[in-house]
Amino acid sequence: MKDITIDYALRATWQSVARMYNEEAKNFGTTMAVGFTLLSIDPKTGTPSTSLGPKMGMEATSLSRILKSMEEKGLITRKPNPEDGRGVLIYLTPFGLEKREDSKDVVLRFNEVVRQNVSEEELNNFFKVMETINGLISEKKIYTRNTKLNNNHHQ
Amino acid sequence: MKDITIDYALRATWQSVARMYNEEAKNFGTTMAVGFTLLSIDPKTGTPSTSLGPKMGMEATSLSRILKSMEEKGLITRKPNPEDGRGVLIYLTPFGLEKREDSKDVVLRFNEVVRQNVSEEELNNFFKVMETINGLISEKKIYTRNTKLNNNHHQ
DNA sequence: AAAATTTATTATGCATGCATAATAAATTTT
DNA sequence: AAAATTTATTATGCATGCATAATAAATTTT
Repeated sequence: MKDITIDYALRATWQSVARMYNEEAKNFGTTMAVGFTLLSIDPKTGTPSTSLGPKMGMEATSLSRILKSMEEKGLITRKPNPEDGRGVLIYLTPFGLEKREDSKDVVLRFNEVVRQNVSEEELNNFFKVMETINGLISEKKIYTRNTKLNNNHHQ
Repeated sequence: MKDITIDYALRATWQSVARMYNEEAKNFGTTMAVGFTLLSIDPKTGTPSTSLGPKMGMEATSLSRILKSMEEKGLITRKPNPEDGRGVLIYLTPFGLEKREDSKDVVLRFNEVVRQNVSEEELNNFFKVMETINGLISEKKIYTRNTKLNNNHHQ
């Protein structure tokens, strides 16, 4: 269909979504990453921060920084986890809850509009291809061999 | 197929590809962004830097920073464009050409392996869905309405 | 139970994308 | 042709993702 690579199409599409999400989030004073984090926090109970990383596909170290700035902005509070002296529980403030709702609207709208413009079959296939790509990468099907070959030259 | 949103799947997949590309690039001392830039530079003639942004889907301002660091690392040289006193022509150094080849290998391998694991029909459909998403965003089908509604509340 | 290991968190540095502001060189208007 | 506008570039600041290193608290080994 196109003369572009798979990685390019993925990148361009994701960046276009990210740009849109960030523009939207700016309207209510947050960012895309903050929105995703808010959506991963349970609005009712304390959320262990350990659960956020896996849920969001982010490293704990990246999250730590975002949580810090979210706390400074009054979106969340962090309390020690009584069940684990190393851990932290995250709570939404009322302000955070409000922004969570705003963020949710944007995500729901995006997903809704895309679903209106793509058949269910196409969408299932779309998910399937992404799963295939993820699988190939996590099973090292793509780069291990390449890495081995190259490493000998360079180290 | 999954209980995840379209944006989440896209993000997770792109990030997984990006992580893999960055790991690969690290093996030969570059990064994914540097590799993409190298691949967008014509290895034979001077490439006007204006042409890179659109080709890579990046803002000129983002590119400027990458080009600067690439020049410092000896991957490229920047010369004034004789045809436009504002502009710059980018040339690959021999070192840059070498890294361009390395980068090309990684991209080719990724695309090849994915194509081996996905039918042509699935791939075409995959591209089509991404085009649809891009189209919806660039035509403001997703956020304009939302923005209008929300802006009244906030400003 | 003491020692070794693992896990959760934070701080920092680097890379990179965006936005904004500044500057200089085209280009278009008047 | 002079003035106004647009375009290409760069510098900076902010956000965010990763990696690495440090620290403290579990957990597992011995």
